[in-house]
Amino acid sequence: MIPAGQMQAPIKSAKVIPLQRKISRDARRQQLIAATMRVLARKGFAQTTLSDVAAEAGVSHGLVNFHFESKEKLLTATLLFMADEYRENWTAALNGAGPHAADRLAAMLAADFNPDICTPERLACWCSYWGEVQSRPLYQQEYSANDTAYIEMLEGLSAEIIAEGGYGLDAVRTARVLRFTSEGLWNDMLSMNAPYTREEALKTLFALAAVFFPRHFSPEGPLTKA
Amino acid sequence: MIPAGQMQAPIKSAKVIPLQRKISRDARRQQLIAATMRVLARKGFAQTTLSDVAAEAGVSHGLVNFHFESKEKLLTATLLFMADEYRENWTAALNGAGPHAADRLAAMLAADFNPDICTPERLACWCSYWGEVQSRPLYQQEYSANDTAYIEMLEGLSAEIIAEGGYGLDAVRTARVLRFTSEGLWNDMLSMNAPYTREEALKTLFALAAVFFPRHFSPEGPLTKA
Amino acid sequence: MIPAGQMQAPIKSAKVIPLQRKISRDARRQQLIAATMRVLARKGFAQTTLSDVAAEAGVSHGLVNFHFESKEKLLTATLLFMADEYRENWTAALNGAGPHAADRLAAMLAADFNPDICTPERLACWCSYWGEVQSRPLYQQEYSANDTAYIEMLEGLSAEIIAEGGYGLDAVRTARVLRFTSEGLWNDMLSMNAPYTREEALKTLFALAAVFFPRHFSPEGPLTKA
Amino acid sequence: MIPAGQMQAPIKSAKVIPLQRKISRDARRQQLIAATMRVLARKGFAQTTLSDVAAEAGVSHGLVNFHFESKEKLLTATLLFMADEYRENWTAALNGAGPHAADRLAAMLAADFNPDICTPERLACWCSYWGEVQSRPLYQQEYSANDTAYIEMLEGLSAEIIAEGGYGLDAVRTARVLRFTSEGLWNDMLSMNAPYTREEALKTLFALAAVFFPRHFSPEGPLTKA
DNA sequence: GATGAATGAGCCTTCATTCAT
DNA sequence: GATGAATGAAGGCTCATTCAT
Repeated sequence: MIPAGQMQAPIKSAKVIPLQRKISRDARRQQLIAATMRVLARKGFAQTTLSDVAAEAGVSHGLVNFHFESKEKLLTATLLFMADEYRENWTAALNGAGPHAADRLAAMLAADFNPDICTPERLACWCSYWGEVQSRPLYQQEYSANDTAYIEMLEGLSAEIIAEGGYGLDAVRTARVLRFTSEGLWNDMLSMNAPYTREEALKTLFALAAVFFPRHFSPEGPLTKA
Repeated sequence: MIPAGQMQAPIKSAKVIPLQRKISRDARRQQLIAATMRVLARKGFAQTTLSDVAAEAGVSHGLVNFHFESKEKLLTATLLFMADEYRENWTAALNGAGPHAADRLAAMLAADFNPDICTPERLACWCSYWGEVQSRPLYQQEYSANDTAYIEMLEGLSAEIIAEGGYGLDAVRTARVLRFTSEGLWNDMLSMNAPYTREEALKTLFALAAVFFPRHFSPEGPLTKA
Repeated sequence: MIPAGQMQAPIKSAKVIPLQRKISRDARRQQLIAATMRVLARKGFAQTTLSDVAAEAGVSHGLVNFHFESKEKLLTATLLFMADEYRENWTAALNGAGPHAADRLAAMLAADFNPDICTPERLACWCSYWGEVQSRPLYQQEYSANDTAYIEMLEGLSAEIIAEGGYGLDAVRTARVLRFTSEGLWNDMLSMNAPYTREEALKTLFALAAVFFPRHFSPEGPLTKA
Repeated sequence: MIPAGQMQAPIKSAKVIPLQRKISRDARRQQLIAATMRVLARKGFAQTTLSDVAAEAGVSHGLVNFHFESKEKLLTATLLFMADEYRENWTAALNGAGPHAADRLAAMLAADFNPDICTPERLACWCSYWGEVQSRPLYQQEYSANDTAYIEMLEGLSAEIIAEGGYGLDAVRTARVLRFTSEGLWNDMLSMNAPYTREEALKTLFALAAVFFPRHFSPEGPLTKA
């Protein structure tokens, strides 16, 4: 309530370091978010302190609060950033894919294993938030908003392919399994006990698609029609 | 489950009444573990304190440390308990199943959705540990040990069925997808945005099995041979 | 939000001091309130920290929060204590006085200069709260509640004496001036530039009463009727 | 009062517009002092920060320190300003009064309730310093210097009137009561529980003077001799 | 066994001050 | 002159742990 100490404060601290200043406001925020991600990945949610983040970013303790006001807001901003990045990644992949539903689905599935996104750090960072989502409504919102768009797209493409191929599957359940498998592969890649490569992960995913949609997918990827 | 200990809670400092206060050592530990699970489910890992647990169990602050020495050990013991419970659950299901591989696989898959195990509290509790696993070797061990046996059993049964049916699938990848789907269904059931019933979850899982093993499974369950 | 540090805490602190424990809860609170008063008197409101209070009381930092939850509540409790003490002081004086209005008024006026209450520490402590009252509704309440009873009693006795003596004064304004003079004397006694004794203060007050009520008071005190 | 500086505030980093930004040194200081008084009145001493003052003045954070070097000096300068203003107010009132002691005393008493000085903001601002005076020698000096001249003048005029009227009163004590009453009226006007007008306040004061000096004062004011 | 007062390390946060621009 | 990013000291508070009773 009353930060009394500020009033006396005659202690002069010998400043030596001629630190470079004046990074742009946004660049600084970005730098701090990046540092936060690294620390979260390394130490987990419950063990991450503002001092860790400041040290990781190479700035003073107080600067973090100067730019984010509170730890809570820093963590929320970081989650927001990751969610945006994730969404933009699969959206961009979709936009770059051909017109066929199978190609678009393949692009979406492969996007999750894009080397830029699918790094150990990102995986660990997502994971660190995971346990807190349930007890933090704000985080849950972020997750939900993200998921909803992704799920709907997955269901839509699945429905299209099912119709095309006359596969007689339930699109919602099929999309679910595809999503779970993608998620599960991420988790496996993170955990030490089942270390396999991104290539193997993607192959597992396409092999599943090939079981669902044998005339549209092989374990190697989509079977684009001539 | 452990109702006895709970009942003494409301009596405050009854110094005259010679209240029975000596619950057996194990019962007390069990009571504290149960309280820990409830608190973890409600508040998440980072927000759970020993005071919360003590209050939830209706005992004094110091008693928790008396029985578990440290917070860390309490949390580890709780994880151990849940892991044991989980393992015993699917092991028991397997033992109660018939001799056919498909029946045994079905029993294993269904075990995850046993109402005793698949409660919102258990789901949330598992989830709360999840984010910490990466940065805590001890937790990781627990998880791994648990998973390894489960995965191996799943792969073995899958291989058996694949051989029986001549499905030409990769048993490891198939088992993976089954496992991911089971995990994913749990997560979905926990998160608010896609609330479906255990029955629907199990149906999704069997529908997947039916796609993999069409001559052994239907979306309703295993096709036991006459 | 997340006190992360508690989780690791393997640092063992060599405990040496065999501090006497288990003072009763109320005694401890009282001890801390007394320490707070001393610190407030010495350092003023804005400069008082919980560490100061803890050091003054000879206990650890955390104990203050253990008993009062927050600094705010400690300060409020301290104000409450002083207000109660003040009220009880003049109430007791009234109860010990004779039946005549003049005697009762004299007792009330003298009560403010009771050596137990009118100490430099008490004066300085009241003063330290004074500047904060305006911006803290809670404090204002305490002050108001206290003042209202005091003012009403003063007005009532004044009215009685005015009626008795046929002085033709306004009771409300007369009571006001008596109250302001008492307050002003306190302040003067506190400030260094006009240090006079309690006796001189009280004499000033009775001299004023003698001007208002010449047939009831002399500068030495009330003129009790034979 | 100093509206010019306020007007440039909303313009953010207008790098092209050659805005007039150089207010004179003194005007800037005055502007900051005025802002400080407003903030002190609103938030109290312990809660006033340099950021608050800067925001209130519509200037940047750093400018405050540029002009005052430290928070301490700003607060001291503000107190100095208020003390000067107060002294000049009653001095001017004295100078404007007639030659009779009673008129001069009346002018002095009325000066405290001059609408320019006796504003809620000024009252609250004085009050906010009050609690800190005891623990800050510098503030005490300011207060003392101010009071001494005021008190001496009050005592001198009282003595003169007492001699004129043969009232047989002690001039020092009489002056004290007049001063306390003036102070008390200010405090009452500030506190919410006894909200009366300046007119009523002044009437209370004159009524007191009429009791002390019945041949020189009526409750309406001084009885100037023909 | 059980209680709860007591300790103290470490956290988040505030904020006076400095200084590059 | 003026800005506002940056620093770091200090404060309030939390809470795991200890221990007298």
